[in-house]
Amino acid sequence: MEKILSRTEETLLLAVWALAPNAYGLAIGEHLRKLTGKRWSVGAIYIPLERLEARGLLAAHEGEPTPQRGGRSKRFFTLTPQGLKALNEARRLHEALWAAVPDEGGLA
Amino acid sequence: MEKILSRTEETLLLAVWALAPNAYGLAIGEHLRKLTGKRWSVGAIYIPLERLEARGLLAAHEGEPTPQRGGRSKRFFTLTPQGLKALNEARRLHEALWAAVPDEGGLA
DNA sequence: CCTATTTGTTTTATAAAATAGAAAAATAAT
DNA sequence: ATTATTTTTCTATTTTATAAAACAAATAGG
Repeated sequence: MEKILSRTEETLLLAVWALAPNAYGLAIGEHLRKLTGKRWSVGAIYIPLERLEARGLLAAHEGEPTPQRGGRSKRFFTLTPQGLKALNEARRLHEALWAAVPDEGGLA
Repeated sequence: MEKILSRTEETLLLAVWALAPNAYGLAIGEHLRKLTGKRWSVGAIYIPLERLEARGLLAAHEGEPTPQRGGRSKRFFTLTPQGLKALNEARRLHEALWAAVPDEGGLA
C-alpha cells in the first residue's frame, strides 16, 4: 500500500504544478500565502519539498542567474509522473471519503 | 486565521459524519480500513479523536452497554457545528488548490 | 460463581513530520 | 571591495503519527 500524502505534501505538489515551470521555494510560499491566507515559513516549505524530492514525487534542477539585483540561484521543482499519480490517488481518496457521508447537501 | 485541518483530522471528521450516530473508535477504524485500504492503528484513531474533541470539533458521550458478548461501554462521537464548519473550510481550500492547476484534464 | 473470551478504550514509548526562525550562500549593483 | 537582495540550508522546537501493550467491562459457559 502506498503512503497517503499528508495535506502539506499534497498542497506543495499542487503548488508546484500550478506554478509550472517556475516553481521554486519562495514563489511557492507566496502562492500558498495567497491561496490559503496564512503565512508559510521557509521551513514549512523547503523541508517537505526536499522530502518529496527524495521520495521521487518531485524533481529539481538549478536555475540560471537572472539579471535581477541579487539572489542566489533558484532551485526549480517539477512534478514527476509518480507525483502526479500520488496526487490522483489523494484526490480519489478524498472523494471517496466525502461520498461516504450521507447528506452532503447539508453543507453549502 | 483558523488552523487548517490535517488530513487525518479531516478523515476522522468525515468518518464520524458518515457513521452518525454510531461513530465510536473501533467502528471508525473499521470504516476507514475499508475506505482507505490500509490498517489504522488504535493510536492513529483515538489520539486525534481526543484532540478534535478538545478543540470542539467533535462532541462525545458514553454509550449504554449493549446485549452483545463483551465490550466496555462505547464512546460515541458526533460532529459539532464547528466541526462541520472546519470540514467545509477544508473542502473549499482543497478545491481552490486544485482549481489553481492549469490543466486538470490531464489526470483521469 | 468464576474464569476465559470478547469488545473496547487508555496509556506509554518511539518515530516522523511540521513549523519557525536564524544563519549561510550566492549574486549583482554600487 | 562593499553592500543590498534574494534564495536556500541549517538548527531547534513542537506537534502528529504509529505501534503495541495495558487496562476495563461485559457475558457466555462450565
